[in-house]
Amino acid sequence: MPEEVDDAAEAGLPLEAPAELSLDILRHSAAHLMAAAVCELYPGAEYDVGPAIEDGFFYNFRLPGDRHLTEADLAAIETRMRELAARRLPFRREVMARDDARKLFEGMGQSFKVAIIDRLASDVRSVGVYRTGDFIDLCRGPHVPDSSRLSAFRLLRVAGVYWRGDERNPQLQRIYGTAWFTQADLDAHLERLAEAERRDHRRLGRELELFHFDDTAPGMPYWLPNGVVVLNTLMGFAREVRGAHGYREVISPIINDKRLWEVSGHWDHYRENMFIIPVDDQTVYGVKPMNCPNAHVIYNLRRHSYRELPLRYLQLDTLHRYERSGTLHGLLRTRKFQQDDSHIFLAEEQIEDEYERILELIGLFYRTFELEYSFRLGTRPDGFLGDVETWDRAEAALLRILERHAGRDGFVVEAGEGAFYGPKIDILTRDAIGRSWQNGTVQLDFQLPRRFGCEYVDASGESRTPAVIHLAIYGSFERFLGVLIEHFAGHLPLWMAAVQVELIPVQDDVESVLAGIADLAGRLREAGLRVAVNDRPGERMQARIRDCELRRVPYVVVLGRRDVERGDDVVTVRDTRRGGTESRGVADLITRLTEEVASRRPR
RNA sequence: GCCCAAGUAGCUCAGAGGUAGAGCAACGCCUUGGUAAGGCGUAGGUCGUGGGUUCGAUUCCCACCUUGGGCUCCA
Repeated sequence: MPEEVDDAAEAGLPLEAPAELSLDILRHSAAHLMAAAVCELYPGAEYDVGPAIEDGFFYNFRLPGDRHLTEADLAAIETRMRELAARRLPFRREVMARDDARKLFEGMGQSFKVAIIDRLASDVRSVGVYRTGDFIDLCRGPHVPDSSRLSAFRLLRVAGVYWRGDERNPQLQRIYGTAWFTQADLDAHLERLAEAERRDHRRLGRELELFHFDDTAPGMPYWLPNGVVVLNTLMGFAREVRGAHGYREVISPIINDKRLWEVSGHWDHYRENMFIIPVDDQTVYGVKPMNCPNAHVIYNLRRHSYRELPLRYLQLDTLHRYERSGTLHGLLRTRKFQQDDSHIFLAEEQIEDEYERILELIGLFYRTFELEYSFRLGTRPDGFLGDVETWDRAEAALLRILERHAGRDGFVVEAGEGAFYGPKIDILTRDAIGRSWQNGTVQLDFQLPRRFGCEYVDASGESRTPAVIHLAIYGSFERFLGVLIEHFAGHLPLWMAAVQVELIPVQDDVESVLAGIADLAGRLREAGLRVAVNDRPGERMQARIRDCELRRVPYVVVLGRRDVERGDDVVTVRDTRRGGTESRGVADLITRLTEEVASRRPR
């Protein structure tokens, strides 16, 4: 979602309009037009900032007299916008002396604009102002020549936003809209939004009976039988590959005495995000929000030699975090989740090599799903622990590795976004409507091993403190599955599908057909495939096929009297992902499906 | 947590100050059908929860819970 707007980009000397009109210019102008409409409909409205964003634009407002907009108001605003657009109002550019502009906006009661001017650097002597009819905005432009260029737009929603993006500030209201060059482009965009809604993992989760959220457990999914199969295949994949790469699984308690969280620092830094359980007058337990402290407990069970390092633990345990209520979002933001989490204890000189191996692994897991992903390097934040030299060394190493693996365009650096104990690399994917979600994360940590007093004996017999890498590749299984469901629009890869093949008898009262179905089911199951028979009485074959399609069963085999009588062991297979049917010998079918499962082909 | 909206049958939704309706799903009967919905019928709701106003509330008001869109947050 949009970054908060930098005031400096909004104010200053006007920019020259490029020869070509861009969508950004169009959308920025649409934002002005919307603000003009709002100011006409709600005299005394104050306007804040209104930039173009990906796919559209927004503008922030404060209406007089504590009035609040609702989505029902959008239609009237849009209508007024169309009236203004039809008047061919020119977007007139002016350069004003800074003080004159300040007086102008102060006189209009536009306190946000005055605040923006006051925050400009002291050497800014003049600013750009645009007029559209009676509407005046502090703005560098550029803009469309006149309002008649604006026709293909739609206002979408209203949201509350904190002024300047700071939750200590009062809330304004933001209207989001979208604008395009042509009506056809707008229609296509609206159709994409509709398709995204059809792909929404919350809808598919209900329709495919994968998971459920109950009012008594907000943010904590129930996994239904189909969902458990999918979840388990994903976890099984993680266990198998991680095991082959030297990770050893451990399981630790879900709740620990708060003394553990005091050692780890969570009690001081993370308590407001933890579920806390008072047990008696002296004892308080905390439900674990992360696996790392218990990994350190396990590490410390005995002395370690440098020869054992890197020591890799895999931890799939259930975690709970008390996320703020407004942030929950289906599987993509939960309060209960499990991660393919791991903690790697290693010597500092091993870090770079280990990161190489980790980035290889990440590629392996994400390529399996043909999922697009990108990296984000978070560097030293304010209030970091440790010394600058160690941080610099670690960041330089991560940067080198990322450039080698992802290329210069394959990642972004976000300064100050590292964890307080070390820099981190996050793996980002997108949901159906393009929202970016953090999945995996690789965090380098020099602090926690120190807090827990972890040691190893180096080659010269000295005790040293290991570093730790926190690594989750999927991140939370819940979130990753949510992204996968949307990515595949519910058509999960065959190896993950709850039901892989469903069998439908053409005649369900013919003994030989039913025997044929039972025999086929047996042979498919013997090959290790998950098979269901759809023989609900009273349903016609076509209805059963439709039922399979809606439940996203990858392969559907229809078997009837003609097949049985032909006796050639050939069946007709419907491929619901590619569409269409084809005839195949049963032996051939089994080979193909087991091969598709074994290779974990995504489609 | 904050702003806006929503919560009516398993699902999608309509409705209205006089205690509710449709389609699909479910169930029953008929239909035995060759690749995305066969027909008829039956049953199903304390209208999110708790208060208040009213002769009467599911409808109006208040609080709370949950959900959706955003904001903030995401260690």
